[in-house]
Amino acid sequence: MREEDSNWFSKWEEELPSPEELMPLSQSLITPDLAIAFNIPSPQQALHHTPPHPPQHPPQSTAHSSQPNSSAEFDSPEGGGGGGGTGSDEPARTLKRPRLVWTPQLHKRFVDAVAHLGIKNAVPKTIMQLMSVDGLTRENVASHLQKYRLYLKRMQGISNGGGGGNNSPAALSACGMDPATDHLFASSPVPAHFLHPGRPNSEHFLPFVPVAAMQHHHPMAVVPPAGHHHPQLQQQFRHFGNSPPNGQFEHPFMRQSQQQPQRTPYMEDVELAATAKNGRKVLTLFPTGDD
DNA sequence: ATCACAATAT
DNA sequence: GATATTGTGA
Repeated sequence: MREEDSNWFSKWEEELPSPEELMPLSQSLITPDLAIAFNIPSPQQALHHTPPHPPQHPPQSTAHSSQPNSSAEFDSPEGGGGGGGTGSDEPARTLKRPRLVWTPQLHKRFVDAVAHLGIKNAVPKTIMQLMSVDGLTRENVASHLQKYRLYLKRMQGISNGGGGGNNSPAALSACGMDPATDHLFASSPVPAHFLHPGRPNSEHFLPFVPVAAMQHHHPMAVVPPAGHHHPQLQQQFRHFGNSPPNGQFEHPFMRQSQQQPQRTPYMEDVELAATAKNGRKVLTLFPTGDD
């Protein structure tokens, strides 16, 4: 099996998209524990924060210029206040994180990660690591991945139906791709059609995509309108039409220290908004760059 | 231990 | 309705 290793290695080098494509993959999310502990208020909507006991000073402004490194030392949110029944300053472990909101941007990062990993290596853990989104858990990715796969299956099911009889239950119910069933997924261009991993044989059209005249390929995330603080861009695109099916490829990837929960060390200008909805808090992440 | 998938819960 | 959680089997 050693030989195979060298094999994929050479391929790996050649097929690598470019450092720039991989580099910008780094996003930071406020440590959810911190978010909860501080009950981050939205800059626009002052939600009433009704914690059992607000022991900390109320957060005045957004958690800016903060360095919530991987270490968060806060007593558990539960409890009875003060006492710490657990007896130790165990970092919020069994904390209930707010629901993660998959914004189109976040989903895009997800798709990018999956695309670059290849279907074979696109497993929750790896995806999560590649995404480098602080606070993102394996469960988050797994759940999303599960849904995303269903979406892909539907897409493949209908585009392939040529054979005359579509007996697949998926194909039957997938006859319409306009329903709002997949508005999120449709908002993100599927790079290379993630085909099945066990079929490296597909004569497809050129993987060439006529690059539009407008394409900014800067490795550095450009800060959009520096000065305007109106981060509320929870827009819903009604964009249909997918990229044409392209060839498929896969890249084995390097391995990272598995024992080190290495989260992104850098903290970018990330806007975080917590919205209280019927007691349901959601975490929204706003990336500082738009592709 | 991790993944995948279905079913169910919030 | 979108995510989270849980259960089961590989």
